[in-house]
Amino acid sequence: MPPKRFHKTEKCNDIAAAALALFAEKGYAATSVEQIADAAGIGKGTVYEYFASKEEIFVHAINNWILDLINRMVERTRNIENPVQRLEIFISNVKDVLKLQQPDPKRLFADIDQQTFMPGGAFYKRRHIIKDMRAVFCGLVTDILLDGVSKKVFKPEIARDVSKIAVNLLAYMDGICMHYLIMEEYQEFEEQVNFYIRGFVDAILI
Amino acid sequence: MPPKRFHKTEKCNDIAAAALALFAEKGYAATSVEQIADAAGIGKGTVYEYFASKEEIFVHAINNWILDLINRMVERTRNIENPVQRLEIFISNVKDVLKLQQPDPKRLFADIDQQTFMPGGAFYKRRHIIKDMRAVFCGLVTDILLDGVSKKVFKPEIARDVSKIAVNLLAYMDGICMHYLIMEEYQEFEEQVNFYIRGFVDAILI
DNA sequence: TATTGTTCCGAACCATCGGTCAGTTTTTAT
DNA sequence: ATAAAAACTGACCGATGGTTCGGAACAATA
Repeated sequence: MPPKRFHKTEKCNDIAAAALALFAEKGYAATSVEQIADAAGIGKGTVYEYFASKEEIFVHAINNWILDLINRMVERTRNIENPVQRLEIFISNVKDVLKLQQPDPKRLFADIDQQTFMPGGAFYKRRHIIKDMRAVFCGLVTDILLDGVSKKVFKPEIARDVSKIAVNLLAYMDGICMHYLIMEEYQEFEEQVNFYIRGFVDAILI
Repeated sequence: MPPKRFHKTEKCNDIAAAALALFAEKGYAATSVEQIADAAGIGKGTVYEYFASKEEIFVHAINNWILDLINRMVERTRNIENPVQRLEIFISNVKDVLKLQQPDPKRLFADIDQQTFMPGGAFYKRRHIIKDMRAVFCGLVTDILLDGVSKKVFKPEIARDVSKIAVNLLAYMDGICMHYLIMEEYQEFEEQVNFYIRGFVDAILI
């Protein structure tokens, strides 16, 4: 009698994907559940068969998005032998995210911060999700640095402060990305980052 | 017959100050105009005698807040002779802003980004305000660096790339502040920044 | 085909809130 | 005193949009 249940997860991801595009285009607050439903090709009420609330959609969509970014990053830096090149690929991947048009990360980042900091925000009681993601990126850079040390390309003494160095590098990338999202002078962006990275690599190279 | 007009500006600032506290506490979206009016000790309708819209209140409040930060920063770094110390004071002032409890800058920063990036946001059509403020901070650092060069404390060759260096330093401070606002491990914050700044100063010191 | 649980739907509900306005109070000039 | 303009007020309006709900459509048994 009971008909077989649909693959709920798959449909959840479809809805989240449609929502992500809208969030990136107009922002979380300006995107209505009805628009998400339309974009996903389903009725408004159906959305609530898959998600308990609009916030849940946001959490799911952002989670998928960042997991995807992380996976791509890991994949692209995994099999590179030269640590310097590995670092450069990491950096250029971060830079590439900024230039994405679809989804444009600008508003997604702003909404993530918003939902993380505001009491009652979608990520407020789940800051651990955002923290974990940052930790993963941090671990990635740490791996690259330690790999360089073990291959005797980077100075051995950086091993002692490797997590500090990784955090600082990521903080810089974060900040400079935000700087150019605000200042909108993308022409100089490449040059600016290259200048920094040159100094960074020089400082840790044997 | 016509009674003398009240000092509109003064009352505007009062309202904006009351609003800023609420924005910092609950965020822009979660703060209603009525709450602002109550906090300022006036009626809701009166608010609209001084501001055309809620967005205007936000712009005014944020403007005052950042102008205040800038003024304090300038004042504290102005008369220091030693360029290294000047830089350190600058940094420690940035760090201090993070630790403020009233107003807690976390939500203000999130709201500023939000209102700058979202179409229709309060700062979307006035990004120049935000850009200008960043430019002022950048100029401050540039001044300190050039002062150091002229006093033969910093390497002369940094003069060539001085604005790049300033932008990078600010980007780092931005990023590391955001990092710690998210990660909430303030204990390590000082240590982390000090580690960075030591490397930074070493690199530019003659 | 009848039955039964699942999936889907969008009209309707409801709470919120920015902004308005008609009327009251206060201030100042004569 | 009094008149006129300014300052103030809070009830009200209109719009928005998240969530609910009663029922339609559908698929899988028997």
